Amino acid sequence: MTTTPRTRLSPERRREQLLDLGVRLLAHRSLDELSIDLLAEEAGISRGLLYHYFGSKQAFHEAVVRHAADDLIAQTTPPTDGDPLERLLTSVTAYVDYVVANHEGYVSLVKAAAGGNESLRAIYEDARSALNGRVFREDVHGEIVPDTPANRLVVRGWSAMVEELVLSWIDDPRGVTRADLLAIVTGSLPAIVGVTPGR
Amino acid sequence: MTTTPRTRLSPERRREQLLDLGVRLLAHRSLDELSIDLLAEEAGISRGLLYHYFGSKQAFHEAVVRHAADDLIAQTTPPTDGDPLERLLTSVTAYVDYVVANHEGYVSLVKAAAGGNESLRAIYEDARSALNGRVFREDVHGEIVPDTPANRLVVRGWSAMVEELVLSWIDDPRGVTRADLLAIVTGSLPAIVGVTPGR
DNA sequence: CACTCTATTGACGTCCGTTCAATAGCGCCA
DNA sequence: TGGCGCTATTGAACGGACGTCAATAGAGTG
Repeated sequence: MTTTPRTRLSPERRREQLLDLGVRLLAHRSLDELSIDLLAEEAGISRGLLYHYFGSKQAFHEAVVRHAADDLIAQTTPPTDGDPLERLLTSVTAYVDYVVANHEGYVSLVKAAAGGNESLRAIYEDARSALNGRVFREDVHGEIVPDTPANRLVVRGWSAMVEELVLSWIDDPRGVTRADLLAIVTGSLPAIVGVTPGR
Repeated sequence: MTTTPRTRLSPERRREQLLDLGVRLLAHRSLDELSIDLLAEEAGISRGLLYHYFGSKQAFHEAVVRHAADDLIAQTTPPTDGDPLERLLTSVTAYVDYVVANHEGYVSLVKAAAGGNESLRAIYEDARSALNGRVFREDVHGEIVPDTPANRLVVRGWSAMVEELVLSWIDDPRGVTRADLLAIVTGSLPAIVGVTPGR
């Protein structure tokens, strides 16, 4: 119990510190399993300061999730040159590597999505729309996935699968190499589109 | 505010009533958004009675989720006759129809899974293992999906996709018929297995 | 009709999220 | 260098919700 004297940071740094800590703490606990006391102690601040910055526990969680979502989207932007398929593959590879590298942040994002609030789900939904939209945006001429209602649905399903694949693989990679995983992830999209009833 | 006089039920009936109510209430709220007060009032009982039956709010949630999971598994058991592929298709179709019919129950199961406790996730994990296991169990000779580590992973991913497809389709079925959905769901498994690196 | 068994209650204690007036770092100016 | 002011930070006090337990009252039985 090191009682560090009050340290005064700039609002930006403090906010950043609290968000990063939140991402870490919310990766393996749910929101109501995380007490403000623990969070405050872990950050070396008082309970009150958290409310000064975020207003409520709920709002803090939203800020944490948005933080993680923005980071994910920023770090997986597709390259601007190359042919459509190639750009998509690069982006998907970046996604896989991001999830592997930022496991905790990604898990806290996903946990918030399914388990939480309406507004939390909205944040996740926006993030995933951005990711899914790339498939159609990068593939303007419909070479890989023609833009139909059925394929919109398929891409949603495919991205859910990719998420599950990566998280499961991280959890237990036995018998499957990173290359195998990437082959499954990238190969499955055209494969599924191939069996989807067209218009 | 109808103040009904105290009604005395058999423990089985009371338990059943509370679980059914819990499934309904937990479909659209998370656990900490559901107060014991609301639950008790909705059920027409006192707060204390809930603790008599389940011991804690957490334990109540677990019972609700287990209730939903058992129901799902029971109502989608594959038939015992027919060839492997046919039995699987029947089971998957039953799964889709079950989710459509018991939307609330299924949502409260899924929400609990990603958002919740370790033990909640374990319950969901068991349920899904049971479902996924059918693919290999019903397909003993590996006609559809040979039992390899990569394919174990693929089936996990596929079932996550199926879940997302069905829930998204229920949310917005425009432009996709039930037959389309079933075609995507059933066709995608062999398609993905086809692009998966073998052993 | 009384009696017993047990399902059910409701008041109480405690913990935790939230508020707000008071406090004290840190840069700035003389 | 030293004091001053701005504002980041605190901690005690409040309220509401979870959880406990001895008391109560339905429902079947003799």
